[in-house]
Amino acid sequence: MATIRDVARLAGVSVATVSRVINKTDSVNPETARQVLKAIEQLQYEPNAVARGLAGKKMGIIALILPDILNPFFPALARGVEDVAHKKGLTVILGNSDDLGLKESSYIRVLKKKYVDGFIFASNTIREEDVEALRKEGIPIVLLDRGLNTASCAVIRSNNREGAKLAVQHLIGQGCQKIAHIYGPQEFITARERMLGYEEVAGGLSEYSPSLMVQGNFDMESGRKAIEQLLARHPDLDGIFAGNDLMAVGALKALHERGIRVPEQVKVCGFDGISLTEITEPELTTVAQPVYEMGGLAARILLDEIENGIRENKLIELEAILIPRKSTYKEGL
Amino acid sequence: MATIRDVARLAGVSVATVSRVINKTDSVNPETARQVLKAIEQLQYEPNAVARGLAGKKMGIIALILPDILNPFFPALARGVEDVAHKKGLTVILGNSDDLGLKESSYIRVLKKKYVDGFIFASNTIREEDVEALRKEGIPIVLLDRGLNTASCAVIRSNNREGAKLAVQHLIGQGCQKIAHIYGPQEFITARERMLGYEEVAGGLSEYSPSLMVQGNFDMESGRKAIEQLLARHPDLDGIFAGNDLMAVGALKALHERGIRVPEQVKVCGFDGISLTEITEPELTTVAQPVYEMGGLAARILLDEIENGIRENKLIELEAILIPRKSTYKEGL
DNA sequence: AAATTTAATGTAACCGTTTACATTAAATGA
DNA sequence: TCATTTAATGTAAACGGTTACATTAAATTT
Repeated sequence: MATIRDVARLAGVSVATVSRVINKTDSVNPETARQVLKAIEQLQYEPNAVARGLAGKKMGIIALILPDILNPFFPALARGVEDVAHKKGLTVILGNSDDLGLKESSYIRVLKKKYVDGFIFASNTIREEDVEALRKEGIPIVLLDRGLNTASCAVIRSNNREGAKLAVQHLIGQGCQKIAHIYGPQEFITARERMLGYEEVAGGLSEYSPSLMVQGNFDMESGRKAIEQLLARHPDLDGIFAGNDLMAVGALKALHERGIRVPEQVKVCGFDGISLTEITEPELTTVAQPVYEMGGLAARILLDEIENGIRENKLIELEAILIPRKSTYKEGL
Repeated sequence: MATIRDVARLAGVSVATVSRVINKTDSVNPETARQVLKAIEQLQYEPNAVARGLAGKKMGIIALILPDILNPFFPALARGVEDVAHKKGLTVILGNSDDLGLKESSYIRVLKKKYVDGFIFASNTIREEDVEALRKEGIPIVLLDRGLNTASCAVIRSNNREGAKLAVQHLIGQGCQKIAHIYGPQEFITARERMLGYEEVAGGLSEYSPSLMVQGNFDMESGRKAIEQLLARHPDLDGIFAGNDLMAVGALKALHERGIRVPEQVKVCGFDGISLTEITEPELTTVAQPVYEMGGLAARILLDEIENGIRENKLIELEAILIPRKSTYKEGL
């Protein structure tokens, strides 16, 4: 591999001039520039990213730390991030945190040493102190699905509360009177918001009762278990809004096992819009988050800060939309 | 951040000695070492990975290039790779190639400049020339699901042919007589092998006919379409072996739409073992590849070459196992 | 026409490590 | 006892870029 010095020698100029030509950082005589370009072409020269990184403290890498790429919510996010990054010539490092604050800290420690340009955390457990520390060092961050107390960096999420309201309103529109909610872990702001949206709308129903809410764990199995509890308490419920799709799928399965027919007897709506929802029988109505776009947006905002130093410490909420499918079909439609 | 010079100064030694202590690359007086360690501790010193990378031409990063993380086959692979890498202190760069040789070449070009330690390609389109070029430069590679003509690096895959045989034998065992096969794109060795396995076993059936095989595209939609063709040709078929789970799911849907009951009228078996197969109704029998393990193994082999220079240019085939589920239940079970 | 900018380029320090080579003192061998 | 290893450490040159500062010549200003 040719180095910048080889190019300088061949073009008969100093390395500084070559660097100027490459980075267009300073004026250089057009004729000289032509010589340099010719030499670059001739030697097939490409600047070494590591040397650049050492000098400039930036490796052209962004880190995406998410809980678990196996969770079907995250591949779309990762793809959104990667597509934008790749288009701009950056690469993406992937880290699975398993929602362990410790593992996140460990990624931060390792990746700072590698002069990563910035971080995207799709995580509920990222520590306030870690965020602050990174900010102080001037390392750009974007957060997904995080609370707003951290006003020191951009936060992206979808409008979970409104989305939840859409879901419940839809269930009501399809004729449901007694709608239960399986909510996710309350340390997740997304779970809390969705629950609030549910309460806001379902609270107005005559059949409403707080005991219509049971906790789940955002996974299939917990959706299944939740159904047991719910049916024991309210054998006559006719609608279920699950805090995410995985739990909704679990619910669907549990209902199916009990011979309860969806949507005839009970209608079910999920949240997230992962592709699983098109696989179930019946296909699952869900409130879809624009996950791919969220990833792309996160990357764009991060890159904006990396490249132009533009720092937008705001909360951006994207709209979640309802996708009606068979699991909530009104009888007769 | 403290540098090695700060440490050297504080410990009253030269940077070379500090480096020796850190890397245990040369003998140093135990007492001196203690001083150095004390200074390191005191300054909270951590070696800069980029400077190290520049000096040693290795950044402690491995690149995982796969077709598309959105394809449900790959998250498990990625997780397998990342878990092993993370345990060894390496980080993983993720690239989506969309099975475009060009995009793969582009990743290689960009990542070589970043002194990536090695590559894992889970790809069917990676070019022979690219592999050769990397080999020549001494950059470790591991391939997944690739042909063996490239004998110049380790190749990992599961035993697709045997797996396919398991599938067909299972269908036969469940009473199927006329078993169709939806095969994947023939440029993928995995698809070819599975088809061969199918032929090997199904070819012995009295009802066998080459027209029982139709091409699919490894995605859901193509599985659906394949069913149309197959039913037109053979309305009396009683078993389907799909070349992968996605197509099997498509088939399941198409059969359901036509009111054909699975498994009573037609039994369906997929291949891959992605989690979707637990979601369908009925749950899908499949031949599961140990995807997570394949990723982990790929990473281990790669790391072995990176760290110890041990190069194993062999083909490793892991065993795929049959997971019987409802979609192939024999009547009366 | 002298003084001041501006354009174009070069020199060399710096980013933070690793490592080949040199040096010195202590240990071993003949 | 003198020559030869070996251990312990230091010096300085890589690695391959960027960039502050210096220099020179040409263009502007007054």
